[in-house]
Amino acid sequence: MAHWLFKSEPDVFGWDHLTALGQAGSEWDGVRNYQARNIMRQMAIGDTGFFYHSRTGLEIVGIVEVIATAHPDSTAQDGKWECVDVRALKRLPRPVTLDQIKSDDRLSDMVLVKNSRLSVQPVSDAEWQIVLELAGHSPD
DNA sequence: GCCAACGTTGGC
DNA sequence: GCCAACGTTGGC
Repeated sequence: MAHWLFKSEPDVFGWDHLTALGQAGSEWDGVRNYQARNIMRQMAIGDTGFFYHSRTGLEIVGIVEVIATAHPDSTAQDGKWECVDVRALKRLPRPVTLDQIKSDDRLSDMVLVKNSRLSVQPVSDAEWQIVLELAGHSPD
């Protein structure tokens, strides 16, 4: 199962917004970047991803689960843009800050560090485990 | 709020 | 098809 990272500004759509929607989750709509769209097309149901607060917060706050594969974005006029659906799975015991990620040599290749503008990103298995470890997340 | 980095657009 | 101009994102 693959891992991803979703970025959102908490003022616009934060972790609390997503948790409020419960099991039904939400479309990850509004993405207007081809690279991000192509990444979403690779996602499978059951994949998990980090939820990152950009601009204010600057930290990974929770884990989301992909509950629908890529489909047309309902907020786009033409059929050009697509999105997946996600639901909140679990809040991290401790948020993992961008500073922590940047200062950890093992995470120097994370897209979050290398291409901070990309709003949907792949996360490697190794990166996933390291971030969970930093978050104090106990394996279940 | 500033601005660097990046992506997109459009004139040539 | 190049590249300057423009718009947007997101860290600072």
